[in-house]
Amino acid sequence: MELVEPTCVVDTSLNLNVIPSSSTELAAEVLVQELRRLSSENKRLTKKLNHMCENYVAMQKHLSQFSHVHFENELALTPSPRKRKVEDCINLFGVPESSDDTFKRPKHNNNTSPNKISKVFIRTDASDTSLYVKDGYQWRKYGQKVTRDNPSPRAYFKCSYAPGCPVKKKVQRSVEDPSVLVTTYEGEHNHAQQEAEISMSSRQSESPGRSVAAKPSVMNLQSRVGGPSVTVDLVHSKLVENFNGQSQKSSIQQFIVQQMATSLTRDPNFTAALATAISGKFLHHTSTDNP
DNA sequence: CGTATTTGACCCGCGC
DNA sequence: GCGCGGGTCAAATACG
Repeated sequence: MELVEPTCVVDTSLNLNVIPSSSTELAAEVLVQELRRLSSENKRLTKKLNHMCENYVAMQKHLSQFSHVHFENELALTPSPRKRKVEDCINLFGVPESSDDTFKRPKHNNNTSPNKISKVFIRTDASDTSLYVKDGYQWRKYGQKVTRDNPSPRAYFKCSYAPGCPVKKKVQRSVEDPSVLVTTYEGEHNHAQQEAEISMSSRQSESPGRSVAAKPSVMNLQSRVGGPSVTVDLVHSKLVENFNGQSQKSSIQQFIVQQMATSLTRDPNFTAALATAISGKFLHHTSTDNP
């Protein structure tokens, strides 16, 4: 599937510096030409955006179909009705579809934050038995348990960066593929991501005896755009596996950029701000030319 | 000595 | 009401 045209170079700049200050007629003519050029660029962009949207919808459809088949198989392998209930709460994007109160036990319920649950599949070295996943946050392990339907233990972590951060995560190897770590995140961080993966690695190299984290190919596919948040949450097992190649990683980056661009262009506030900025520059330019 | 991890015990929801 | 099983606690332990 084609995600992006690599040779897609679009000049969206408004060249206001070409306006000669000597002749207003010439200036008007140049402006008209410039506006025509922008208009045609706008049409091209609209076309490309439509194309991208079509690709996105098609991809989502594929994922949806695959997800359906995947969970059908998983449910067949997990006879526990309790487990089934949990899995039913997680759709293909790892976001709860319905009220997730059934998942979270109300034991220490702090109803301060909604329990956003997302599931991330991470491929690691199968020989590596560690359940540590570097995802840019600092976690404190508070428990480990062997569950009934999976011979590999499940590790429980709490976010230890911010004292009041309610986020927890569970890490367990997939019963089908032991090289895949299944990480389930609960809740949302009430702080910024504390460190990038690179700095995380260097930090751990300072204390080599502790927390020897696995080096998985973490696919953090959740991105947000300020204002009305736009989430691109594409986490899914096979998708992550398929994106493990280097060239495919760049495809993800391109795709995320596309998503952000689409979200921005769809946002009326953004377009309004852009128009204001352009007109502001224009007015500023003409005012400096004609004092 | 301080901090993080381990691990057995306990709690509690859910199904029967 | 009872037992199962997942989730959490906290004392013990390990490590720098």
